[in-house]
Amino acid sequence: MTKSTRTPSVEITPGVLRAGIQILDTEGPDGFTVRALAVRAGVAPMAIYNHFDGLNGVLEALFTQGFSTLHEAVDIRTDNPLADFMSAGLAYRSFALENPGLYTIMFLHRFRNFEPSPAALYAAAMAHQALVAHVERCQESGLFPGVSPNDAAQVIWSACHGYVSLELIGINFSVKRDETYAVMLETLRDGFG
Amino acid sequence: MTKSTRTPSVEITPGVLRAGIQILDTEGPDGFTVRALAVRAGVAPMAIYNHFDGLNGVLEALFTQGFSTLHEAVDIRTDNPLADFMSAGLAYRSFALENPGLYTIMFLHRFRNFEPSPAALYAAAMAHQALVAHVERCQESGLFPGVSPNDAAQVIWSACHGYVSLELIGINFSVKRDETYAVMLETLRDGFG
DNA sequence: CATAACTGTAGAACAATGTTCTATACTTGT
DNA sequence: ACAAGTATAGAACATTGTTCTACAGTTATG
Repeated sequence: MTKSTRTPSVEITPGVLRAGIQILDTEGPDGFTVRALAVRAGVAPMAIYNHFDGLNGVLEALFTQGFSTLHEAVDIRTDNPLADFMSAGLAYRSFALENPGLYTIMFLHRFRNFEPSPAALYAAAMAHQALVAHVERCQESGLFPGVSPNDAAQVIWSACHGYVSLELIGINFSVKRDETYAVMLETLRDGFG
Repeated sequence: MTKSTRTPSVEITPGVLRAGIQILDTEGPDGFTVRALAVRAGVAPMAIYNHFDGLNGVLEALFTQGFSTLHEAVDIRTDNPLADFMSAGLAYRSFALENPGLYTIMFLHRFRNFEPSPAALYAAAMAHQALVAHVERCQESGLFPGVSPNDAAQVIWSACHGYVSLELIGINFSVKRDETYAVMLETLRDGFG
């Protein structure tokens, strides 16, 4: 009686995605290869082509998953719009620091021959809309007058993304990083009036 | 009489660097290969190893050159500190959009096996110091009270980098990009008080 | 001018990569 | 029990970074 070495179909897709995240978290983009994915997921290299559209298919799936998770992370709603706005800013950074692998695919590395599909970019746009909604709710409470919600959301996203990306790639000259990030969010809040 | 096919030593280094920038500007990181560099610079592939420390050596040189150029671009000094601060913000974006190849190496792509050396990171720190100086000069004029110049510089850099990097990788939902960028700089200026 | 030291070039070679193909063997549904 | 579907192993190919070697053009020195 020999133990089967064959992975059931339904376990392959999630297993490969989990392996991809692990590899990116621990080894970075360099380790993200077909053979490494197969080894870590315990499947044959061919599985990457049978269950995804090659390496790009895996990247596409993780790209979309990343923006969905980010969307959920910043979609905070209590009865205090301004507090929610600040919480979303903090949640953005937490997502990035806790999911460096996904963040790498989403923003920090252009993989060979990979271009996110329109469907994947739609997931990114939805995450952006969550920020727009925060600004709109603040404006309904009389805050942030005179700025377009879309522009304000882009400004916030830019600042948050810029901060965490500089942090992740090792070009951040702040000593107390949590405090400097808080200063940034407060500066934006005050700057929007 | 056959025309010489040999490139004089002194022309090789600058030629390879120029070729590298051209490749990154037109084809992106995927096209940045030893053989492509050699073809475009009109030298032998071996030149990349004789004149640089392989592909990483070329990246290192371009990384450092990028931060030096960025440093010069934001190092603006008139008799109006606040205007200089705003000009530096605009100059940052101009640098990025005009030098997408260099910007890619500096911030947008983790090349295989490439880690910038301490000397290269020093060039990055010097560029950061130029921003710190802007904030300090504003504070000498009574502006931006109550914020650490280092923190303020990190906040500004984060916002500017975040904005242009989202722009360069195609995840920017602003319609009038120049105007939104201006709104961001004004928001930071006002937010710092 | 002649000769030696240096240096750029061409081309082969190697391991690792993404990708495709084929034959085999396991699983599942009827 | 049997047929259809699917996961696997392994070979194969082009391209990549890198190293090595033999050769030829350039430059410095006598």
